[in-house]
Amino acid sequence: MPADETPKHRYTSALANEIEHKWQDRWETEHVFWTPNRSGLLSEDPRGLASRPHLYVLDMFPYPSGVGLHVGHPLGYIATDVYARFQRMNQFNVLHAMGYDAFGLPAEQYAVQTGTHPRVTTEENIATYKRQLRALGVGHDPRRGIATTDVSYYKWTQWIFLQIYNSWYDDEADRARPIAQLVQEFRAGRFPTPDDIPFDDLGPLEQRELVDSRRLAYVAEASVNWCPGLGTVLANEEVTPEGLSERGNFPVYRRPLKQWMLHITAYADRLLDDLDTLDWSDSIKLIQRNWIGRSTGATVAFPVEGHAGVDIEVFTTRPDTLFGATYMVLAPDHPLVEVITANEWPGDDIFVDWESNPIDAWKGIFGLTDPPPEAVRRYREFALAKTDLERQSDAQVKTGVFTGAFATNPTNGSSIPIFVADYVLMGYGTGAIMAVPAHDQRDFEFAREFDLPIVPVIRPSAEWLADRAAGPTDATSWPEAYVGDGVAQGSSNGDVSLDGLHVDEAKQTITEWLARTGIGEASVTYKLRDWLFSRQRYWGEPFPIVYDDVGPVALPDDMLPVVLPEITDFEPKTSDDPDAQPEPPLARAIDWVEAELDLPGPVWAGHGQGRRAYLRETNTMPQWAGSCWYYLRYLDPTNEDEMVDRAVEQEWAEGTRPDGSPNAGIVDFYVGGVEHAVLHLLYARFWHKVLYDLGHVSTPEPFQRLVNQGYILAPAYTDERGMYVEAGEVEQRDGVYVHNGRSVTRELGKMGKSLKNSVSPDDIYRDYGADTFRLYEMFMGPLDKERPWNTADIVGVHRFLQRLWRNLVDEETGAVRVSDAPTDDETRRRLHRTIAAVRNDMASLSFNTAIARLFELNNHLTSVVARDGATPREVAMTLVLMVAPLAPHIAEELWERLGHDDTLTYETFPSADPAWLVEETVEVPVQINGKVRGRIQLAAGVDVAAHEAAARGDPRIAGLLSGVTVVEVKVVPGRIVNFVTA
RNA sequence: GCCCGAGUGGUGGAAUGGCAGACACGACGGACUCAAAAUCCGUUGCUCGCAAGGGCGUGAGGGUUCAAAUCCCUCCUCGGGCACCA
Repeated sequence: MPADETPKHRYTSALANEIEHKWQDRWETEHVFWTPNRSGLLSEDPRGLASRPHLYVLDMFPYPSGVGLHVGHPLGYIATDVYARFQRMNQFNVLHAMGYDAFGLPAEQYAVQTGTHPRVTTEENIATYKRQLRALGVGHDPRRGIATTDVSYYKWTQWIFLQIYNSWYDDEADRARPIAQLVQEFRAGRFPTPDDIPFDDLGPLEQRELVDSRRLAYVAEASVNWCPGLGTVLANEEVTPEGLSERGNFPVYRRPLKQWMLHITAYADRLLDDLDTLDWSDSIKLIQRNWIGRSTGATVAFPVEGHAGVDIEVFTTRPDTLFGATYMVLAPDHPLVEVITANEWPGDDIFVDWESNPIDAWKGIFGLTDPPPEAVRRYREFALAKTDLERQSDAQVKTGVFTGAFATNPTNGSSIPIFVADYVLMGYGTGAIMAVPAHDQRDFEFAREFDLPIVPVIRPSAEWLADRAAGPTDATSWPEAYVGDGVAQGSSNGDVSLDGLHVDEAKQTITEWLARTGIGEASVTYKLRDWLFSRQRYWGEPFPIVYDDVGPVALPDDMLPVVLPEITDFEPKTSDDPDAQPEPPLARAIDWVEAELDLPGPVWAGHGQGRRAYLRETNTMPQWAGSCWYYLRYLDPTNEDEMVDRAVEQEWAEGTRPDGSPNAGIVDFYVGGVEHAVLHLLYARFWHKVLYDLGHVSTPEPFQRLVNQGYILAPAYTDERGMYVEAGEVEQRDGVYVHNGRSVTRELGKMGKSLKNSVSPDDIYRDYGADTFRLYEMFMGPLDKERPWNTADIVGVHRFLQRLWRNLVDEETGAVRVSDAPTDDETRRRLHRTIAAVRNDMASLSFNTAIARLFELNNHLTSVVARDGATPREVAMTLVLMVAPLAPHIAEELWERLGHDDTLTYETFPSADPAWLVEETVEVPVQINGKVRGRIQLAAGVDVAAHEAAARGDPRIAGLLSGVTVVEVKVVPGRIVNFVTA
């Protein structure tokens, strides 16, 4: 369009950009979004906000990755900003800030790619993000935006690690307690000591081992996820179901390695139970519940024949089927395998009562000549070499090998063979099972494969048996295991009988018997594993840990921070060799690693050895460490003496849930991606609970209300090789999509680098302005639903802002177009209906419908302006205030032009006058047999009889009802009249 | 395989037992213009009909109800989580 024909004061992208820069500058220089604390370092409070009720609105902070933001990222940031601005106008003191999760793989990988030190790239990337977020107009308190890589921040990350390290979990009190109190408990004799020697009489080494064994952070040799492609070990949560690293899709291998672990499993029950106190979606609670994977059952000890005192302990959820256990299985890496494996195969006399002799099948898959130790060794080698992926794809066929050993079923004394098989995992339960093939499908398949007896001890339902033409006691005819409910049978010995009991009663009875006899006890098992907490990467928080010749020693608080040394060779040692050894880059910083320190007592902490040489821990903490507590640091970001001032923490912790009960979480409203369901959201809850137990925070949970924003999807295109092509270069011709002259296939995918379908917000700011961009993202659909990006749709919301502007400002002169004439009743009624609806929608995060209501009002206003030449001042001001949270720059500009000096940030959001919400007349649809046949106009509030009379009085309805018998008339006043005819 | 969630015009979506399709995009028509853009006004679920008006319609089938996109059952498709978890 030729610029000279555009009215001078039209709301174009140029004007939008001018307005936006002006207000972004003013917000910054006037400290508009500085949120005061009631006390402490950030208590400067010129606007008197600190006395207001507090509201903490939080986004999951981003990894500043190099390529900058795409339009999918700000969705949540806009939503929280709209909500925060709305609640500021509802007289809340709102805390809203944005920091950077800058340690970890993404930042480091980008640094490696570009050959630049990660500190440099991280700083550049943060600057880019800050610029892009500022251009978005978000109202963050800039003083509170920490980066996890700031030394002043990670000093406290290290401090929290020490808090965890210097704690133990008191199962009786069901909370973590300081390690010094553990020593008191040892002295008081609460826990056993080696040979019952009093704690103080133990040697320093024994004291230390005893204490270290109960710490919440510990070093252990465990089967861990080793990812040579990344050169580091990973937590279970960072490995995909396919056995690949979540970052980079490299293969992951299970390897026994000595690593730092955090004892998150101590919190399994609380992490599970406290979900009930949180306002999170059911789906994300379910993901966490499944991940924690609580199972209740019993542990049972099976004595191994010929090995006095050796029991195999199993966990089962079905103790009611104990009498049906006909064999046992140990995981290939179970420590007892070597102990119990026989030297020779048993003689045939074992099988005299069997229909056939299955011993050859039991000797494994590598031939019949190996004696048991060799057969078992070869099978273990075979099984442990499998990747998770192979193990899963092989899951259909059960494999295993007999150990030559037998155990005794403690219920009935029968002798049952012990196998090694890879369908039993060392990492779950006790790593050993009792196998009940009649009532467990996996055991059933294994038993079929190895000709093992199948003994039904639960009577299947008649229907189940009939469907399978099977008998209740002869399981040889069954096509599958019976896993349903039923009545126990064949389950009695001289001491206890389950026969005739239903499954639930049988479980209870046998569990009591197990406890009474000391054979077993009720038990709970979790899928959740302890958190593997060390990484062999450079770009992370150093551990505040050194080693003496015995093991790890924690540094005292006053030696923090342990600053990450500057090294030039920061690249991780990566390879594709699964047997490569992890090599932490920090090990190359020899001068840093070797430290001479004087660590004052106590002895049980490994201290008190005088000045001597130590070696620093060269692993670093994982990505998630810094994100576990950043929301606490936002509260008091400049405090050099404490993680957070207690009084400040407490002022933000106040608040109640909608039902009046106190908040369980300190953050009132948290928005972020669902991909963190079992990563950040679980880890942060764990750390918070430790801090809560130790008295450092006053709420048991971090995040009260959580919303997972939906992904923004965008068309992505693949060529004939299936490779993604740059979406911005694809053209549509005659209904087909073409890239460089070749036709490509269109799909819809999550916006991002890998699908080459990113759209940069910078382009949208330039072409439409940030207000249009914000409005578009909020108008696309409900916050928690995924939605496709469509640049063409943006003009709709841009036109709205243009019309809004035109209704209030003369496009030719730039003068405000408001009148002081009274507002007509129709407009005022619409205005108050809009206020009521918008208020409601904003509070419930239905920003898309709130915007639709504003469209409607503005469209009406357009006709008012066409008629009267101006907008009534009352309507103009109210509309501007309602638009303000969504499109704050244009609202500020209009507010100023309407004669106000100060920002509208702290103005009061409009409230509807109930008097103007009452309709004088209502239109009520009239149905005959549920089909709408007419409409009647009624005075508001008239009774049922008046509805029916008016409906019968309608000529069209009267005509349709003549000669018809009406059997019933349903009237919902103001809503519907329905005539039911014979 | 198990467990969640979702399926509504050409498109994004609205309506959570009471008028299906608010609002927006697109499309079509009109006004303005030499013309185009921009802007403004109107039409727009499908279908039969000149019209008045009728029929159909919320993934499919069934059910509950005076009344169902909404509640219940079965199935299909898509998305997500878990997956030999004892």
